[in-house]
Amino acid sequence: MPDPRPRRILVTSALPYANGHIHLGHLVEYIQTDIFVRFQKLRGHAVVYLCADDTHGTAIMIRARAEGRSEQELVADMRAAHLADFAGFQVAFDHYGSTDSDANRRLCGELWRALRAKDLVVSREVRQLYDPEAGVFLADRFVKGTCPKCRAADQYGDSCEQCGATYAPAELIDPVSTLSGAVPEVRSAEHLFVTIEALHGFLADWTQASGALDPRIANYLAGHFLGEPLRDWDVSRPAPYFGFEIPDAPGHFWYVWFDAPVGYLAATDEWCAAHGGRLDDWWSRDPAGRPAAEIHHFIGKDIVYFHTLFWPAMLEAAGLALPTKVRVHGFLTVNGQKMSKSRGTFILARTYLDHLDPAMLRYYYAAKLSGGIDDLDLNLEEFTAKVNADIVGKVANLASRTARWLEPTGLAATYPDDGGLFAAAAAEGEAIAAAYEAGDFARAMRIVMQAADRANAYIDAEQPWKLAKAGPEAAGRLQAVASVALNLFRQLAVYLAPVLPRLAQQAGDLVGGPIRSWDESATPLVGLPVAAFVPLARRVEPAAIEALLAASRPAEPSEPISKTRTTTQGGPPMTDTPQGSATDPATPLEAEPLAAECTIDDFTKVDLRVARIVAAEEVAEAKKLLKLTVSLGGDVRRTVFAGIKGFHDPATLVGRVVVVVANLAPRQMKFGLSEGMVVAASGAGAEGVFLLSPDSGALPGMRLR
RNA sequence: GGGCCCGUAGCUCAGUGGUUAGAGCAGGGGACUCAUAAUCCCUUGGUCGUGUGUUCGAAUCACACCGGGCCUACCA
Repeated sequence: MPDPRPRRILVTSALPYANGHIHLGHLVEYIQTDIFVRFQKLRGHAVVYLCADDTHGTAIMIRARAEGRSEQELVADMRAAHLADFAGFQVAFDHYGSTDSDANRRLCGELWRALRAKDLVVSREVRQLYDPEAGVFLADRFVKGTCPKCRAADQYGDSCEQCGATYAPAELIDPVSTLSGAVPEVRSAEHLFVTIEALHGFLADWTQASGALDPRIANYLAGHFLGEPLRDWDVSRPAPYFGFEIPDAPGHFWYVWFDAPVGYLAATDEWCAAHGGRLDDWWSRDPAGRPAAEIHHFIGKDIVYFHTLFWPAMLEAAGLALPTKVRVHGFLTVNGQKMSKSRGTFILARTYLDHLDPAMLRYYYAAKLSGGIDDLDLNLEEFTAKVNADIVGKVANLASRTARWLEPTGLAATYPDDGGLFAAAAAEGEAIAAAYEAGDFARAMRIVMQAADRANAYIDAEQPWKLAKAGPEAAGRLQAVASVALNLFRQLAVYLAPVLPRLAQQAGDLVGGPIRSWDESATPLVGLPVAAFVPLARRVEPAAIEALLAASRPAEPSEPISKTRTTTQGGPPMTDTPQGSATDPATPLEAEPLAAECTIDDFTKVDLRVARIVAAEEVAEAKKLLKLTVSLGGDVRRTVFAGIKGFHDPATLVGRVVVVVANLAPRQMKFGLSEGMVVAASGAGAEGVFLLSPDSGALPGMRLR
């Protein structure tokens, strides 16, 4: 049963900065939030999902200047790109605003007046480096110079990457502005500060006792900030600055981190203007402090203090509602490492969409998100295996293997005896819902996949394909079995609808119409027509992953290719029309199209060597593996497990000269560590695994190039 | 240097005091052929990082150590 009374829930994701495109790291947050929102809507609650572009600040100003156009033009372009990326991943905001909006300017003013009224604003001189040519004050990262500690050259203004020292930009030796190359000078300017220490008691109380924060976050704040007086928060920047000028302080602008969270309010205000209601319906609180609605902020762990100290302080000063929950997630790693452009793992949303189905990433993230602040690893091998097994093999397969039998007849008129399968999965609905509510999507996915396993086992036990061949007398039984299967499929589609909206829609198209409510998981459908089956999700092919990584690597400058081209001069004449080529079957190439283009540098990373097999033995327990020992010359030996059992006799392999990938990362296999890979050909058109051998005379250790 | 998190089967993880520690993937054997090399059944595999303690009883609690990660380092 759903919650008895609809809740009013306002949900936000952090505002993406207008200085860059959305990548897979960003998407952890937006997909996570979108799943939560779709879940709450499916449960019948009144939910508004808001976000906006974060547009202000020095970085935008500088970039616009460099591109020779206005900040507004830059921001508008990036907004269009962001919206397209989000739409591609089915992240469905109810409203997407901008911090550079009238509403935001007005609301910043209102919060500012509240801070002034409570006497929480003070003015102070700040000494900072200034670029006299560009005419701007310089943030630390816009200054470079020589480290005062270790004398390393070309270090940023805040810390040295060589020796790890931290210092003030003014301490740099020979500082240079990265904007103009000019020598910066120290100037002092007036800044405005919010004295949040005045709200120390409130913040200590709210962070520790309100239940809005994970205890780990609360503990972190208590240890790092609340144990001592809170420093004043610098909220203004002197002109020139791209942002809002502070009304009662001409020449001063609100710092980007002041107006960014106000963007949540502005987005709400704009949504209300379009859909009815008032800002107070969502952000006010009654005299007893009870908020008008729930407010859930989803953020990354890098911006915790803005959302748990400054933002609540601003809301408190303005008498607005405080966040119900601040849900913090970790960062994304790819294959266990930070996203890296050179490895091709710095993957933009757009690039992903060019190669793969967004539903697969949504599901993978859901299966990995458990509500904690730990980092989330996108392991591409696991990604491929998991989404193919779960979405294609288990869930979609339920419909794929049974729907066509119901196309002529539709669902059975009464729900057949299924041995309690549907009821069992229905009974798990509340446990799944509780997991979604807690942000433990991984648990929800586990429960759903167990139900999918039971459904597939049911089909195997009932053997509907035999009923289909058994003739008219088995038609009723066939309809019953298929009706059970399709109902179990649709039930799963309801549970998965927050994660896989497209699958849910396709399930509705197939049978029963659009899925509108969580309740639909509780009652099987009967007597309805079943549409012609269309495939629901395509498998992820490893080649597509490779292409994605290749497309994500920075374009290499097209350099010394000329060198390789000249090699043809001294070689044998090129056979422009190789004889007999027309007689080779096209099957292998058609079955496995060429991988994405790679550069010579990519190829060079793979170190192929000639090697001699010095030992080969059966691995008794293995189906496909032989254990080989190869010599790379001298006394360099490698153990390699090769998947060639059944195609090669170990005895005849010993002594053969082959080609191995010599710098492949060692792989722990069940029977031992494999330290390389023997190169062999295989493919469609012919059974077998064909080892490669060099011309005679090649010595172990020689490199292939 | 300080703080926090993690360490359970080859891999990813579930399990937070109570009977012989579980799942998925990978591996092995078999079945099936409806389905996108999908599915089903059976099966191999773990001194639960190490040690000491608390307890009738510890993967689970405490302490120490080892290993990995994240955040900080009197700037936010």
